[in-house]
Amino acid sequence: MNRDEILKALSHPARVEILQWLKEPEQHFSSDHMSSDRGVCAGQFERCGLSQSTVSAHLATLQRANLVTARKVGQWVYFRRNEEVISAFLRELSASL
Amino acid sequence: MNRDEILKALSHPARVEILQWLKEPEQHFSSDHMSSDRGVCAGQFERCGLSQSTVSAHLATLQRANLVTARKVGQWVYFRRNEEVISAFLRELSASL
DNA sequence: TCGATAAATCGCGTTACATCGATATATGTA
DNA sequence: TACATATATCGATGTAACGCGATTTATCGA
Repeated sequence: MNRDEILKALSHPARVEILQWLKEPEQHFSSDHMSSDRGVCAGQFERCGLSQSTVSAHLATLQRANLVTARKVGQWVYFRRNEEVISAFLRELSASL
Repeated sequence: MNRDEILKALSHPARVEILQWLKEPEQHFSSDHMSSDRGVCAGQFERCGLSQSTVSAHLATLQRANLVTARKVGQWVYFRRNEEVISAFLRELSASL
């Protein structure tokens, strides 16, 4: 858990929005493009209004910060929140800030 | 309390460090340059290793995000944490992220 | 094998951020 | 009034982030 890298990852609203969508996938995505065990597939996040390549870069940033994990299934890549890291980060921030 | 602006303000380690120093001023500063009611005066934060003008810019960023308040006393400017905003932000983040 | 789809990567222009030294402004002091 | 100190602002510069379209890579299905 790298606090500084996570804070940088959270400094863009689109990335925060993606994490929030991933918190309740059933609420935001149709079952065609997500399943509660696999996660949500990458293309779905283009609904934030950004291009495919830009969204892919944001997802890579979230992944580098370990806020999400990716799993390739066939031609799709499914993303899930990394709840352990997220809650460790929130604990650390609440304690130290 | 503007979540996105606060997250951007926290995306630089020096600014986080300043907030942490301000959490326990007695621990980090001599009483000559701080008092628990007035706060800590600006020049003290140059101990992070950055120049006077850079530190001033970081303090301005923290102020814009309402994470700190500034009070001019004579030729000095004293900075204090804005605990209300900070705790509201932490609550919001823990709930929404 | 060939065309379609998903996603990552590349190349590029643009904008924002970080940093510094120099200067300006305000205040305190001799 | 003149000088010293504290801070903010300015101007310049380098670097990182953002965003896009185009391309590449991988996988699927016909």
